[in-house]
Amino acid sequence: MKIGELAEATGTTTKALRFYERAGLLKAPERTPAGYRDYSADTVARLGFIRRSQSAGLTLAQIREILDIRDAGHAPCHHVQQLLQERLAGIDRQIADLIELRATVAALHDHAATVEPATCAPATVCRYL
Amino acid sequence: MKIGELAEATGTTTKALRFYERAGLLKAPERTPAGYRDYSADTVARLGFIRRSQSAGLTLAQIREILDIRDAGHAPCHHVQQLLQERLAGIDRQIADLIELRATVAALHDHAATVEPATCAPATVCRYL
DNA sequence: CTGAGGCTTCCCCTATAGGGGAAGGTCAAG
DNA sequence: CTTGACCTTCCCCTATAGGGGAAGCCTCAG
Repeated sequence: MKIGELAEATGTTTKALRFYERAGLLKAPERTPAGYRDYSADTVARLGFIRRSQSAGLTLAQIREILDIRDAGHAPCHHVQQLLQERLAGIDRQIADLIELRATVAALHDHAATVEPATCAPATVCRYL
Repeated sequence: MKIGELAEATGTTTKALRFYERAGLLKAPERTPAGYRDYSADTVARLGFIRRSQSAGLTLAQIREILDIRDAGHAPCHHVQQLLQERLAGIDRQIADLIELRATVAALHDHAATVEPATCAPATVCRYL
């Protein structure tokens, strides 16, 4: 299957597929005599895996790690579980940070609402930021 | 005051200061006969404003908007309040997205924990991602 | 006078995940 | 035979907020 067909079958683009190859997520496929990439059918499943991993918020680098383990003939279960755990911790950290930031911004916003326009002189340092 | 002194006084770097100038956050300062930047003392306050705005999660582009309004001789209060409100909405969106993602990843992780290692054969499509 | 810093401009580099487009080869249909 | 659609490689570009370093002046202390 040619690159355009694979792109259509997996809902991605030829650009992305070549990029995945360069990034080591897809092995270099066979070539037709004309030099066209000729993908095997199971590449569709591999791309499905990549896509699902991306929706879980894993980076291409992390997905590549998993695929490398699998391609080396090992079961990546343990590694995947560890990555997911790290990802969970990262998400929790991000949420906590955002909640804190939200409180800060909300306080600034509420304070801004109480500022008398008259006291908010132009060309001075802003009173509430 | 020279650029290195200003950087030290505001806890930033000369690189950042030149970058702010190019980005329109700082006006081009006077120059000494030798061509050195010669900042006025109130630039310290301006950088304090920039720094506080950054902690509130505003981008340099947004901070620049505020400063432009102020430099034009208008009070930026209204604009600032609007920006803060948009920022709040953005934060809320990010938090909601992260909570959803967290649930997805947690489900994957829990599922992974229940997978029998034996059924997780290498070189097959991963069973839980 | 000379060396150490500090200053100037200029250009490239970082990470992320590709997108845009040029120049040229290939293939199937009309 | 040619045209259009597809393929190839190659290089630059996106946004963010600067960082690294080179080559060349300036200035101050010893």
